[in-house]
Amino acid sequence: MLLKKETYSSQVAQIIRQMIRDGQLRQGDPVKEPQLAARLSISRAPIREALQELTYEGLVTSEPQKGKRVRLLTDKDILDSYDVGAILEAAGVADSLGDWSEDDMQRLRAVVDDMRDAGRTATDLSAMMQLDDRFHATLLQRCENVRLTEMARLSCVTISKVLCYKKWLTLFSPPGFAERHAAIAEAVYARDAAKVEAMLRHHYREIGERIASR
Amino acid sequence: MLLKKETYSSQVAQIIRQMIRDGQLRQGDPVKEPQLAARLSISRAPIREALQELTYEGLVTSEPQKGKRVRLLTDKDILDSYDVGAILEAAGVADSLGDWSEDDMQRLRAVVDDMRDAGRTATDLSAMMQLDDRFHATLLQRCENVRLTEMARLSCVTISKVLCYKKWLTLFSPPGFAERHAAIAEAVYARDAAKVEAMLRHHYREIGERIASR
DNA sequence: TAAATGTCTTATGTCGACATTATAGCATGA
DNA sequence: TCATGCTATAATGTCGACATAAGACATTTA
Repeated sequence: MLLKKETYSSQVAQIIRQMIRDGQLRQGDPVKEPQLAARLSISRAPIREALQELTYEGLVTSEPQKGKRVRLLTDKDILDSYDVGAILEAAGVADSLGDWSEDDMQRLRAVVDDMRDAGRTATDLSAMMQLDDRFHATLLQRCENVRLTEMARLSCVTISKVLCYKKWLTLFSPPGFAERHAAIAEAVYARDAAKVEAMLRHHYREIGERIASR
Repeated sequence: MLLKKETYSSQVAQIIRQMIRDGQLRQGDPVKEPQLAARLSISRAPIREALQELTYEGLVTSEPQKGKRVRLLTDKDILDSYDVGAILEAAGVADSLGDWSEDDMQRLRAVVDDMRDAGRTATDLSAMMQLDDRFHATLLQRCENVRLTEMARLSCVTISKVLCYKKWLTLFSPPGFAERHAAIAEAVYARDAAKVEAMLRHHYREIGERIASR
């Protein structure tokens, strides 16, 4: 077993992400190093590194000599980010769909089944979040371009599911969420690359617009 | 006039980029904070921040407790990065080509003309580098998705033109370089989005393969 | 001889402190 | 009343120092 040595910085970054997700830190709020340092009883150095990490992730904005704030997303930011995510994911799936085995298809079916199950019992989308991750990861299971996968995630998932966590939870009814993904899966089963691309682009656009408009 | 207050960190990042470009730091070389700090006569703090910035840019790799190294690109890294850049740029142009005015076309013609001029006199591609930037920026002049533009750059330009600077200079003969771009421009003048997309994908693929294979 | 152990050196991660810069509140003057 | 400038406060950017961990080398052991 490979045990990972976690540095303070990365732990702090995780803590701040959590604080943003559950609303302790809200969009536009200033993030002050001394405060966090006192709260966690550590020095400012690891805090600074964590904030820099979050800045490059797009969760935090930084202005030299003026400090850092939780990123304030404009509607355009949201739409643009989802468009980029959609472009990359759609291209990645379309390019690799030819390599899918029957097993690969089966894995996707399993995710969709789990989504439908969750759709029947859940009251909001919180249970759907990891299923959604699994769904999109499964779509890219045959995509060998790791960089594409990373950048697709970075572009929209990271931002939206942290900064807009609460909005995200109310995007769709749970059954509606499951059905939207099932529809995309159908196009995959049919190995219709063009249709998958179009549906993914539409899917992300719909989510982007719904998140932007609240 | 808006004067920028540059912090040490960003200046250091720029210096290190330069050191990588001109070969003072080579792929795989360890980058040691104390050395740089002594060389620049400053403390380690700004150096660390600069290295973190470069890490997120993809120029440097970091392993906790073991230090940082200039990123060692595999052939696959290069190909993948160029693919992502191509996907984004191609989509960005294709989506915005409908909005191009005659002025926009004229701007592209000007770049191509300058490239041809440079192609006649230059002995290597060093003079082409900024023309290349201008060309691709012009292709995206009507793309309103800023994030797409940023990520396209981040994905391949930053990496290849710093880490593989010297290889890049010998990719093509200067006239050949100009003509390749002129050919893409022709498809733009014709407003043939599909063809522009295909040509850009091919263009980036060709560059990726050439850089990877040396 | 090769493997294992111990020692020494260097670099990293973290700390506390300082100077500089931005911000808010108040005072001053038109 | 509003604009301007000053003051006080607090946060940032940078510094030098230290403990710990990694890597190199020498030493022991089998």
